[in-house]
Amino acid sequence: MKELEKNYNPARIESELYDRWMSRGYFKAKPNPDKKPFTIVMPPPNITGQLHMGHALDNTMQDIIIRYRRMQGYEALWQPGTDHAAIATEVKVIDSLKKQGIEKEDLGRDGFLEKCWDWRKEYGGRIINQLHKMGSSADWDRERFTMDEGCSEAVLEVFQRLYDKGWIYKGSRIINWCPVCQTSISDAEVIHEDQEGHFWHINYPIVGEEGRFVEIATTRPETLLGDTAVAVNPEDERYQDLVGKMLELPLTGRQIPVIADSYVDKEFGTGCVKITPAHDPNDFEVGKRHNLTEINILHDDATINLPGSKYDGMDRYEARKAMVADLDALGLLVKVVPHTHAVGTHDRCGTTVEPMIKPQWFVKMSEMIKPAVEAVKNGEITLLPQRMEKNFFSWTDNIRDWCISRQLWWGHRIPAYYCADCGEMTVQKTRPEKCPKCGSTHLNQDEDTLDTWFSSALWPFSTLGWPKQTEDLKYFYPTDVLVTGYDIIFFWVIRMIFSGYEQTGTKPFHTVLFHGLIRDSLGRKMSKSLGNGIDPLDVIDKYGADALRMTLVTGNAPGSDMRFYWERVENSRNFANKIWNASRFIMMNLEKASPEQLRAYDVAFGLKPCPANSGDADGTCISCSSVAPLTPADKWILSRVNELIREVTSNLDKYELGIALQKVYDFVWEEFCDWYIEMVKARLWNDDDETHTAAIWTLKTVLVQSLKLLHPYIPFITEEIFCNLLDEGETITVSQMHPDGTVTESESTERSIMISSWPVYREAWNFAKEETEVETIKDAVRAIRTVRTSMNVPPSKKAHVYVVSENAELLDIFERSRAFFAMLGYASEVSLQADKTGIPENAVSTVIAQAAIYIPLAELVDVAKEIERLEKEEARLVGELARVNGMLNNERFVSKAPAAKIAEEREKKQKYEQMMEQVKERLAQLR
RNA sequence: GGAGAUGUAGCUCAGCUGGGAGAGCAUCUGCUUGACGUGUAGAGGGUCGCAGGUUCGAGUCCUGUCGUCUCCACCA
Repeated sequence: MKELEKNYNPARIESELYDRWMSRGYFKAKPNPDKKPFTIVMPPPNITGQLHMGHALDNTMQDIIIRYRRMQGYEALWQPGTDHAAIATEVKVIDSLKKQGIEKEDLGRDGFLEKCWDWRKEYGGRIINQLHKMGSSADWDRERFTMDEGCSEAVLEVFQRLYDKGWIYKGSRIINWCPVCQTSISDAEVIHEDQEGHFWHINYPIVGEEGRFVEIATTRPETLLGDTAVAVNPEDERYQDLVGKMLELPLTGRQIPVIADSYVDKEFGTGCVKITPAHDPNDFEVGKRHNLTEINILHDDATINLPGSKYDGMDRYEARKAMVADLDALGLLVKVVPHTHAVGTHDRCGTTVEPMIKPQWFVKMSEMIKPAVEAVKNGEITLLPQRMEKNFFSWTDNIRDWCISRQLWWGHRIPAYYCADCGEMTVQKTRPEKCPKCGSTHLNQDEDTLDTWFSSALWPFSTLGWPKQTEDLKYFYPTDVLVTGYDIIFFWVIRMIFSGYEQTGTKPFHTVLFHGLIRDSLGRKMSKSLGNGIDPLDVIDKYGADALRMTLVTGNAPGSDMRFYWERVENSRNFANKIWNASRFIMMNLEKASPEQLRAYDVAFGLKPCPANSGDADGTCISCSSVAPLTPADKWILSRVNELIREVTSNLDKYELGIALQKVYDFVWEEFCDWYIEMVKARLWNDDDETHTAAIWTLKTVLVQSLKLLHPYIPFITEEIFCNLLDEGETITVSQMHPDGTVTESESTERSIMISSWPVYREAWNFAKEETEVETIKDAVRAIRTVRTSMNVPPSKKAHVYVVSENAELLDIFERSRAFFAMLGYASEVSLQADKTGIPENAVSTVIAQAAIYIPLAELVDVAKEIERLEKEEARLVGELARVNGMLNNERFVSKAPAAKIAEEREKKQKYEQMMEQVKERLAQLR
């Protein structure tokens, strides 16, 4: 047995322990028919990324769940990997090239991709190493990458399947275009933010009617150049006569018609809408209905594309300015009104996106989404917290086709091939030898790549080997729970669900556990621009990974954001130190009992089978040798820890991670450290005490159970203590639970908490009577402490304590717990008696149910103060009795409330009446 | 414009299916008790946003209302 240092020092042990776990392969999982699988796929962090608080939270939650299941005896797989993050990476690589004066185009496609792979090699592993520091118990040998061979194979397979089914199509549609990133982006990548802008009211002259105009209002005057109509509502009386007439489009010399379309809102603006089919999604629809020409007026970098015009080549905003000035000069600008409106921006770079018509690839969503919607509706997939379902449906109900092509180089290239000779397009996983139509071998692959989320959508099964029917896939799929932030429900979660059903015929996971954002102490998002981010690695350096992990899951309800406070990390660190010192104390006392004696208790209390019965060659049947009985205090704490196991297990099964931890925290600190350890000290210091070994065994047992309950949360410190506690070579009580709930002895002596079991709830450890007894003593101790504190008596001043009660059974309780009652009650001597014989007149007194306690502290007694205190107590009891009587005298309560509740209240009433009697009697004496 | 969340002790938040208001931090007062001052024993502090309703009983369920936040949405 090693002696522990006085304070816990995480830095010293964390990396050492992690290396040990890795080298012993504790995190590895493989198909095992004797066990049930439990699988989590890690949301793949971007290769451009560094560990931030969001990752820390996400991975802590997953690690807690996977460690819990592993300890329960499941074959627990946590499948890790990283994401190629198409745009993010491409932008970063371009930036770094620019610093060297190199443009992407200079390198060519292959040269550029080489740089991307270099980037991946250099930075892709960084975040993985950072996750190791968190203690993440993923099976790192299985680390995958969205662009590795297998995942790419899955992507191509899915693309072809959907294409063959007619669910992937190529079409010229209006899409969101980012002029800075020079690529299309999906609807989900557009953020609508309110911006202060203007409403420009412009007159369009009516052809052939000198001096008559149609007034339109627009927030983007530059799009005027692409107008091909003006629309009014067909019901709008004001403009009936205009429909069909032609207008002169200012600045262009073109003429455009007035059309009627119900899309126009009569009430809004002037009721006349300019229609620019090439640069507005609504106008695009209107244009299709009325067969309007689509005039593209923008280059890809959002400069004006109108050869021959003075605006050609101008930036979109420059052109806006120039055009407004020109319209004003022509007298066609009616007015400019300030107007705030929603502007679409690119979530990566913040650039205002331009709707443009481009040939792009789309996934048809209307059919594919159906099984996903059904699964969430019928509970096959559970979203936690449940309110996330609303979010989910709001998206699925309004789903539009998914634009999946990106004009980027970094990503999975679209497997479409065009014949240079006849123009035929062929879509297939592998490059065709020749054109199926004309036989030409001049084939060019589509330049575009796929949306990053196309590959992440396959992550739960592509990482397990799909499309091959691997053993891993058969065993570990469908996975169990997905843990992620609510911010990517649309990007990722939904797409995984529909892809799972479509490609594998089943759900990718049965539960999604959402968490919120970690904000700074002022409630702001942590961001680089604000500089308010807190680096998890800093926290680990200062306080240890356990403290960080604990902080992240304490007092945090699922799906809601939480603020980060250093004080909370300190509190977590303090808890670690607390359990460290409790262990230190226990280990200091452990050697006072022999391993054989402790083993005998293990057998007697069901932690170990009887060697005789199990045919152990040891020779001695220790189960038959008697052990000294446990005291009420021992049984009390065992009973408490047992109940704790039941509750925590149930909480964890429901993914209530914060609640479960809070319960263990309270138990360890208050019940175990503040009460039980204090209760036991007298016995430990008294070598003649025959319950000595019982105390040591109980201490060790409760500690071990607590460590196991805590291990998923704070793996490092619990492992360190566990290893020190259970000496190498010593056969100690570590059992392993099989999935069917049976407990067997573990074979290995070189074991760690990693492979030891999650503790099992034991009927035999329920000691209701002892629980009540100990609660009684605790009440008495608390009452004594309160009295003494109110009179400023230091603990060093011991006093004779008299417990007076006519209830002999009650006195027996005190008799049974006399030793620790005396110690905790600062008693020099304890007298238990039925009347007040021998108690000095001027003793201080206090009252518990059915008993009065007297403490002669003659020189300290202040009668006035004593009366004051007793009157306060009396007032409290009057209140309590009023409440109880109010209920019990209410006929409707008595007739309708559950019987158990009524009995409970009756019991309380009795207790309060007895206490009241005692208080009154004492007051009468003093007055 | 829709939808959701939230309002509980000075601060940050827990409070599961309705049955006597909790934690951490902060504040005040004791403690050189042989694990821990990163500790320990006590204390003060809340009409659970407001108003109704259901119920024997509401922080918890329903309705309305006020405040704060978030998400979604093509009103030019």
